[in-house]
Amino acid sequence: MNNPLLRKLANFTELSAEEIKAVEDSCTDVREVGAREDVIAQGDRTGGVKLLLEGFACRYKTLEDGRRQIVAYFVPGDLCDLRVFILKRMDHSIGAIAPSKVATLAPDNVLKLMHNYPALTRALWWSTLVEEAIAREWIVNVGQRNALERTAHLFCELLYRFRAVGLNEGLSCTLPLTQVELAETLGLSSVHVNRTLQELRRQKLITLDGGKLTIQNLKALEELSFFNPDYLHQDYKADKAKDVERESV
Amino acid sequence: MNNPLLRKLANFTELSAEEIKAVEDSCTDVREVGAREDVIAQGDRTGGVKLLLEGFACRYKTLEDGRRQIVAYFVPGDLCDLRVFILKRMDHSIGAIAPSKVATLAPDNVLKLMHNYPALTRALWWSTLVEEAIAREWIVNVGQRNALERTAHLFCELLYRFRAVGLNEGLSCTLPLTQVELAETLGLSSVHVNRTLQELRRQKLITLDGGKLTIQNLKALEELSFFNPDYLHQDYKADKAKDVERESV
DNA sequence: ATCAAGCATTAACGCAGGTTGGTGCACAGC
DNA sequence: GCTGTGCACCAACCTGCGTTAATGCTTGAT
Repeated sequence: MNNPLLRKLANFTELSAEEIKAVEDSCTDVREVGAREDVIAQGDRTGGVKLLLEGFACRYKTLEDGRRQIVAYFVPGDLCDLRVFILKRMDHSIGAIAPSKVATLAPDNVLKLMHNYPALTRALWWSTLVEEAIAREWIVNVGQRNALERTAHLFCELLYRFRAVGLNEGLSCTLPLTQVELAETLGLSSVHVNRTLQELRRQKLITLDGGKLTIQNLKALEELSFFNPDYLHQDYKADKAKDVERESV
Repeated sequence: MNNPLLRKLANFTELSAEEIKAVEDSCTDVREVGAREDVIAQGDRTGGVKLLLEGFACRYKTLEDGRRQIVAYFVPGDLCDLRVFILKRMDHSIGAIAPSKVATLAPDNVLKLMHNYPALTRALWWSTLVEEAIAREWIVNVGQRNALERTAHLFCELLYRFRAVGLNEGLSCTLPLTQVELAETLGLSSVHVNRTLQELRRQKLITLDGGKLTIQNLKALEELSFFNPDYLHQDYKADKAKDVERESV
């Protein structure tokens, strides 16, 4: 099973061979997107549903005066909203951060999938619920946590999410973010992100260099940031893997 | 049509008499909830879908050290997540702010509705997409806007949302929030919310007293806060009403 | 080899907003 | 009538983070 969406859904439920094939067959229209290139821009008419197959991407909104806020990250396997085609226009943009591969699923195909495969539909719904839960946790993050907690919390989340699609290497993962992008994610200035990263490094909690994040002490990072993974709702099969990881630290 | 959910959905599409009846028939299990009382608590097993019929409520998350962040408001007509029953446990709480009436829709009823009435299903999907868009805008709000902009933006949003269910009186609406709750919503201290409200009053932009918000100058409030109502996706029928309102200011 | 662009880093300074610790008012309970 | 409680409001002080402006490193284009 090569498709990261299927790897992700497998955390929620077993899928039949037929369902797996149905998903794979839907991912035919694949496009390469360069780093820092938009996949969809704010104001565009909504088209099909996008699925990130490889790379790293984000949702972002831009204010009239130029301020930019990244409101979500996409890791491989993430769908950009199963039902966007209901709306007329995008109220935000989606952009690649690293060079990426994006599949576009036609609305009709999505509806057909959801009509024919109830178990698959439930799994897809689960993934959108998780996305929403992540958005809510980001509100908490920016609203309540200080710079250090905020940054730490984001790194914890990203590790868990990469792990859910098998894209971690132990406590490391590929994270091709600039400090400016981190700042736009965390609601901080890039200068302060720099200070904060240094503090996290000084405390031997993480390393972040050359697009690679390594968490040196996951437990401490989680405690520092009041990280509680419940909101990721990965507790179907991943729990065991997590415990194993943690013991090995 | 007495049901605020139906009033809200009417902004998106015309519903047939049969669909209207189907929704009304689903709202039988109605419960009164007192002010500051939880409807569902974090960690609870998920039950049916909740629909706010009257009052005012919120979603919130609490950190281990007691900090609380309100991550969404519910105005009458809002459903608390159509598909929660997919998940095992709530990762956040839902609490009434004012005395409220809440209907509980059994999962089976929801599925039946969505199976039998495609147009209604689209309308319900639309409403959940709007909820997600609001969550994203809240991330932008806490991440990028300063206290004054942030508070102004929230008030603009609330007016638009109350208006969509006919619960405004011109540019006024009932808003039974304490300054502490506003602070927990906006990621500010209650002291600073107080300062900010005074500044908004001084600039003759709003009044807020005795649980009633009045916007004295909507255009100025929108410009101050970079408010762009696109994300509410009300542009199906409400646009005209909005323009009329605005001219009458 | 040179130059420009993008990025991480640093230092100096300033301010928006937090914190602490009040006062006073309205209202409910006794 | 008291008393307690919740809330708006206020003042003094402090700090986390933003702003500005620079430096140097790396990479890629010419």
